[in-house]
Amino acid sequence: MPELPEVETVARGLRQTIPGRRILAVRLGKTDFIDDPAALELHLPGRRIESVERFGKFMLLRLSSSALNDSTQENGEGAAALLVHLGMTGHLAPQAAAEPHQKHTHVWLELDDGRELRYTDPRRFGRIAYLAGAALRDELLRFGAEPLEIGAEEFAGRIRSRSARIKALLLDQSVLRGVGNIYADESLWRAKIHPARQGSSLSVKEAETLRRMLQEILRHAIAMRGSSITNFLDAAGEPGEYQRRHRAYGREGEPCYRCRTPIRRIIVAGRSTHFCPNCQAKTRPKKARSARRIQKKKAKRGRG
DNA sequence: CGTTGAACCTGTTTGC
DNA sequence: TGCAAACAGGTTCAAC
Repeated sequence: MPELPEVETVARGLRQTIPGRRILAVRLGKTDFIDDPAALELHLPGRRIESVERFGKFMLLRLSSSALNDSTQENGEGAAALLVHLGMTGHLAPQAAAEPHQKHTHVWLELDDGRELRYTDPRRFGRIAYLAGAALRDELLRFGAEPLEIGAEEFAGRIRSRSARIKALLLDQSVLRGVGNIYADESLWRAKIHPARQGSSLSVKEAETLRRMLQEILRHAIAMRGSSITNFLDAAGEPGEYQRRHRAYGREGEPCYRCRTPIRRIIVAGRSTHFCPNCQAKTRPKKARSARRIQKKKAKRGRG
């Protein structure tokens, strides 16, 4: 379920009721997706969750500086946080402790208000890590720019300096943090850029169009609480609505909304990639444009 | 530095 | 209906 808009939706839901709560105890099931399970059991009990932030596709639960009875143990560690990545099938939501848990629930954080913050993830492609101080800072430094905040110059620089395919670059979390398969395809469709083109082949203008389309789509998707392809639900149990706005993703064989050409599905960067073979030409569409320009020039000359 | 393919794991959909 | 294959919103790593 989780690209930037879906993670943002979950984070906003958690923000309603989680900040200020203290973690009393930790219970773990399967732990192969947790960086250091023992660190959770050691460091979380007693900590208060100060805030819930989104960082790319991660949720960052900022933790109070130290446990209640444990003021000296972590001197110098600095800011601490629990990083939660939902992978493909992860869910993080609070539930009354008395509520029976779902299958594939692997983490229970007992809170001080009778609820448990539970992490459920059938495929366990997600990731959970307790990090503090330099380790936290270094981990966050691995990631690229925030797609909603990046400016024109930096975006063009990060894209046009690379020979990798544009789709691969959009998915590369060290370039941009938070873009996944759906929103990569959607933004390339909107920008009329072929997903297999090299980043270095994009003009400044094309890069800027892509940045604007990407940001517009992400903002719109957040407003609609994300895309619910299978079973994504926000914190209130509501599905997102943005899947109804998809123009390329999941539309193989269906007509392009612009030109009615059937949407094609290919594999790029190892991922299903949906695009319009007519609107999103493989090479820069300069032939048609320059031909038109020449005609206009001729017409102008003729008139002048 | 970049690409490809496989791997991780389980559930659901599709096709014969 | 049944079973197997294909596919899934993500990331990482080895091999080239």
